[in-house]
Amino acid sequence: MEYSFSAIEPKWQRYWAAHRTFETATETTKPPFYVLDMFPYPSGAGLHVGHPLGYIASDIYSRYKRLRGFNVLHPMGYDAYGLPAEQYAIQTGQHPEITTRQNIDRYREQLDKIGFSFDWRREVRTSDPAYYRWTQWAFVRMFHSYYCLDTRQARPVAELEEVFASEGNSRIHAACSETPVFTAGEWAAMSSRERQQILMGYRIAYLGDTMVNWCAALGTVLANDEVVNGLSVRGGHPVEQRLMRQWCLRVSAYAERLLQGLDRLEWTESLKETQRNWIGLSKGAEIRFALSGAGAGAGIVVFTTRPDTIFGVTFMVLAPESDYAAQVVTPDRKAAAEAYIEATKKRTERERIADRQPTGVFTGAYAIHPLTGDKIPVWISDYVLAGYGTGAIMAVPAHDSRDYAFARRFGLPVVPLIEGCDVSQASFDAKEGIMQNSGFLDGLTVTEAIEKAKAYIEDNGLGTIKVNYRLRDAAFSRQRYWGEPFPVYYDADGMPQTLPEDALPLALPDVDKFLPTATGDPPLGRAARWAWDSINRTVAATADIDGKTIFPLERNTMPGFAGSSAYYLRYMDPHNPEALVGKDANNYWRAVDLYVGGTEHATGHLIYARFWNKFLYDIGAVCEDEPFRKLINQGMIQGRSNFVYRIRGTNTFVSARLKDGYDVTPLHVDVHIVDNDVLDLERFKAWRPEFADAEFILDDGRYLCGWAVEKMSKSMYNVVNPDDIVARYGADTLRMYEMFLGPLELSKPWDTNGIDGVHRFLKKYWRLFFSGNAFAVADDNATPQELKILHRLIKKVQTDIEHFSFNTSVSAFMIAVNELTELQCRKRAVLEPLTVALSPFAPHICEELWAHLGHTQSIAHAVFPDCDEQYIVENTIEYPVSFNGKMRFKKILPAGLPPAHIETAVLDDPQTAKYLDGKPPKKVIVVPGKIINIVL
RNA sequence: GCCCGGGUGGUGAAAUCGGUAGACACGCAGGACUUAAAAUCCUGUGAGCAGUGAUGCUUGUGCGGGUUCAAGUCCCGCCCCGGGUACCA
Repeated sequence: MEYSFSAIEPKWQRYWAAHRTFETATETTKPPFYVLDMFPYPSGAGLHVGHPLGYIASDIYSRYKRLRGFNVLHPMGYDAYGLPAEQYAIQTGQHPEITTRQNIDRYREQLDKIGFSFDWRREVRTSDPAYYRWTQWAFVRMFHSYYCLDTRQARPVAELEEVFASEGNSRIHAACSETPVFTAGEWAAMSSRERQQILMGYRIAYLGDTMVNWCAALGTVLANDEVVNGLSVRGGHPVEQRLMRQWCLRVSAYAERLLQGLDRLEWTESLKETQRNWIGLSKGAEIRFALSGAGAGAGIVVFTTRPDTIFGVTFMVLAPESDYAAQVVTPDRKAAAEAYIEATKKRTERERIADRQPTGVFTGAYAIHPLTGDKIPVWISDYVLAGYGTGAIMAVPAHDSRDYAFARRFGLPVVPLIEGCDVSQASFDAKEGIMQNSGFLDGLTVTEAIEKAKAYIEDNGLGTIKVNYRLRDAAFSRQRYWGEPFPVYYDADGMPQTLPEDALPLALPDVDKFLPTATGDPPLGRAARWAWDSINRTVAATADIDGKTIFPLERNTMPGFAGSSAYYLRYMDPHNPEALVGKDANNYWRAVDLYVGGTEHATGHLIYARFWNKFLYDIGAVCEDEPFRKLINQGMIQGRSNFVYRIRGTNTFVSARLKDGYDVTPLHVDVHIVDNDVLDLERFKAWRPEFADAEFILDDGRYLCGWAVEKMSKSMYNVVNPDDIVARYGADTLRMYEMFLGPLELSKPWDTNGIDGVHRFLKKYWRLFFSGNAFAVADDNATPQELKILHRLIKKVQTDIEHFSFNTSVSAFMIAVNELTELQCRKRAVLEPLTVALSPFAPHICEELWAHLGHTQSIAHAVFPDCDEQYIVENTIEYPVSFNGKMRFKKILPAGLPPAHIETAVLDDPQTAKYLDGKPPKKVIVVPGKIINIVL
């Protein structure tokens, strides 16, 4: 009987669905294990072979854990809000919801063909009101929370109001925007609007005038992780800095916890490092510089990580956007300074980065050096950022390359502070050497000087020790249609108010067009009477406001990361109408045990989700502080493009190895008409009308194509779709081949060339069960040799899966099946455990054979076989022999045997003889589990 | 610039603790079966040299040093590739 994957695979996929094989219940006596994939954005292009790589790995792991007795939660869903569906809607008028649903259906169809063990009953879609209700809910809670720096957690804003009323804000220690100090009396005297404005500065979800990344081409604001090199990640459009009133999340308040939490996670070092860089802890000091001739209050506070270099300060620099800039400029310099500030505003971030030539303008003001009393000129330059530190720096040109460039450009003095350093060509930035020209720091090393300078600054009231984080608050408004609406309206004072939680979800309204309004409002501005009646009724009922008043709703929508920041919690309890996740379900599953996904989310999703989760933890909504215990990054699968070489000006194509002799133009050719880099000439001629008369210069009778590794994309004709592979080889082959390609975390080009080997393996494995056409598995006892093959395999596969080393497991299966084929081993005692061990990798074929073996239940309910070490014991008598001739210290005896003493080793090997200095060893001790040890 | 990874045959890659480098697979070459093809199976396959041959010798994990009886693996100094990050003071 032939191995017919096309009959077997749909059959078992239907069986799993019909028998609810992979539906997971919460209440059970088994230990829980939560395996999660990063859910996909359902794009119109469908899945290509790269997408399922991580899903296959997590599926193998899930199925394995299930066989080892765990209750496994392995869900899947869709990150359904996103820009492409909206842009498609703008072009075609088709509602993004329709596009999204179609794409999801297509994804589902493709995923189902691969035979995943997802519990689809738990599916989550971020655009589903039943789900985004909880996204809106979290936002409402963030709005009503502030971050207390004493208890290091989010607390209700209501608590703040009480404190303000009783004692003002002077003793409040919170993460907040710049806020004036006020007393209880002053608070009482404030209008409701003024109070709301004060409170806004404390909220975790707050409306703030902040510098945002404005992308004119997309017509929206972008978060920092959505901008790379001054261009938008989506579409590559230029992005400029703009001051806008936007919803923001106070992610920066959590910087310290986000940093410290990393230590407890089983993530790759490189991913943790990426997050550490992004959070960007720097330890230093804030130092106050008084202004020459100005009033007592005036002064400039700078942040520096190098307080040891304070004696080398020869000027100061302010960021153009900084508040200092306007305050400090002297009247005679006002025009020049304003011109400069205007000019920098016009430049995009990209232009600023591209132009390394420093620019700047003198303010006319002088600061007083706090130690020497010298007058130091104060400049404005855009190399200083308003958003980091204090927006002002003390410039030490001798020991900072940026200050150095600026000093050289504007002829400012450079004072070297380290003995023997040469600053004639460049600054000396390294933190090494002995201090000089530095008063009380002279003679110290740089490291010592940093500490001493910090202590001096604190002791003498010149400033404070300070840690700074690079991590900034997240811009949370998008001027888009296809996203979660904010559950916010603006009251009679024009201040934002949240809808009551029981009024959620606030549904996304229909609009006539998906574009901004004529007045520049976001698309939601088109929803003329969007839900206003019902909303205002709710507001009236709860806030005792005249029901006829129309309050405007917030017209921005939330960004993509909003919906993906808590979806892993919803899977635990997907249909709960009372809570994002119920207490019981949350206490049972707790957190994601294994999260599989790409590194591209390191500074976006994986920061936001951790932030979001920590917030939910603070308000008692979830029981774990960190959402993802272990994280594996799968590599990207790139495309492998093929090229043909057309001789310029002709319709003649020359084979790759001969192309150097001609003047050729390489052209992408569809990888589907190329087999092992050999072009199918007839199909090539049929591919494009202009190639119908193509002529070829062949190499040894064949046309060899060139190849290159590129992104998988339509325009390169290198997209390989999993459906094609499944149709040709079956899902089991696809699954095993993707694992066989190499280590999971490595990026690699898709190359169909090797897939035959894996397919051959499955056929061989199938044939082990059959003699001719008859199923022929005997109940005879297995021989020691057969058991050795089996148990070695089990041990290998077990350790490999635990280490996510699936590629070597596939090899191990191949070796075992080859050996068993050689032995003609058709025994239940061997094939049954082998089938269970293989089932996570190739579930369909294993189910089929499992049924042939007489089982009536799915193999998913079987138990993964244990390795019995006794069958893989090496024969100890061979040891002295192996020692004779060649050195083999690394013969390891299995554990559980007594130590063996071998006194008769013959040492012919010259290298060993040298080591032993010509003398024979007194004895050779072989300790189980250890390397052979020689005693002289 | 800084911070992480990584560099092994024609190709994808193994080598879990410093112990026979290249498992397994692709490709290629030769062969069996077949009218033929597909499918399947067998043999060979890092490089170089010697030999009719079994085989033997030399060399070999980016480069240069070092430690060790023994180095792909450890140490020092380079080169190259990939990723992250960046006027972050």
